[in-house]
Amino acid sequence: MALTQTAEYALRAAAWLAQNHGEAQTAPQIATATQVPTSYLPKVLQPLVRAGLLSGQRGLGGGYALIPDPKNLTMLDVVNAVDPIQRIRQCPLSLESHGARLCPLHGVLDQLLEQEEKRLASVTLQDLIKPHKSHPRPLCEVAEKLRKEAEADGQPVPNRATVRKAKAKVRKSPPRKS
Amino acid sequence: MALTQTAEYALRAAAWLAQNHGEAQTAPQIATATQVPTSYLPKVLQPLVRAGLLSGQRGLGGGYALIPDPKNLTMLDVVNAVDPIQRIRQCPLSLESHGARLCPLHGVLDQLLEQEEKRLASVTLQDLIKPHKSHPRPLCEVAEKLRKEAEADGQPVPNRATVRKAKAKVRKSPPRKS
DNA sequence: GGCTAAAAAGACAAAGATATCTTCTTGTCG
DNA sequence: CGACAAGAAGATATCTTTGTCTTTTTAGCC
Repeated sequence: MALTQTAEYALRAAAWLAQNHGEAQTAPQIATATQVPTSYLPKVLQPLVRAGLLSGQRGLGGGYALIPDPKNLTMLDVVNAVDPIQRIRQCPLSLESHGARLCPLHGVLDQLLEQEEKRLASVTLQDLIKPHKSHPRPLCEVAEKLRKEAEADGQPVPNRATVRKAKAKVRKSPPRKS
Repeated sequence: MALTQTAEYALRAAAWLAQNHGEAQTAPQIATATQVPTSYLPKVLQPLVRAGLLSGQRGLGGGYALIPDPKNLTMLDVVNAVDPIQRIRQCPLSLESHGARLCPLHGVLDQLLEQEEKRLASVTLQDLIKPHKSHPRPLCEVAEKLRKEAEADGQPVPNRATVRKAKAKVRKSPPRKS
């Protein structure tokens, strides 16, 4: 796998928050929409908060919100916050490589990391949520579906003003184990 | 990390065997040269044997040897044998994605895998061991140094004809733990 | 046939990633 | 101030990867 599970969770959550830019979303809301384990999500988002990409507001009406403009936030920023890409700087076999030269094998491996870095840096969150002609849906259709259900379930675009009236329903049936 | 530890070990061993193409190398020899844990190496090489990339010859004078010509063997072949690259075929969030379309996020993630695949497929083991003008050493210098030491230690280019006379010395001092 | 050298196979241990749960802290409201 | 809703933090559980060790099988040699 190119990225860790945690990094993918972080990207999903970040994309979701970018779609709802400005509105604070609670952990259960994000977890439901992005299909990330509810109890694991805070662990995933914590590094993003520390990196200044998200605000984590406690208390009633709190939640997570994206801080930068999605246009200026790249996938690489998100990935590096949770799970930094470690370039290969010297050959793992030689403790004292003369100069910065890598052997051919590790040269290629490092090039893989480099091109991964470049690609991730070239895609902004805006790119991820902008509907494309051949990719008509912002995140994945299930996320959309769940959002629709959540809305129909009594939360017409939850914002901090209306959250406290409806959140009792969010505590729903216990999670099905896999 | 782009590749797993096991995949890197496999690549090191494969590169080493490509350098000594034709000669069977025992697990301890390969492990020493490539700095792979001796007791773990058989686990790494086993899938390569099953995939037909290596021969694993038992008994006196046995060892591992590369089967294909290094010119025709790519890094991708080695990686796929131990740790196949799993392309993203459908969005992990949607159990039933209509068509093969991925959402933008997983589209990008799959592109990462694709470019990794392509790059790995474009480099042969021959490329790895061919001395390049800016990368003067075949594998890593430590590997070379260790080989020199091993030779001075009583094994002038071990091949299956001479192994049995000198192997008593191979059982040397216990490994230093990291 | 018996000895020895090597890989193969499997049991097991350690470490890290992933996931859950409980408790603590912080903020909003009444 | 007190109740409650949220994130923060830490302890713990589970699973996968990595690594070690022992036993078995196979092959060559005497």
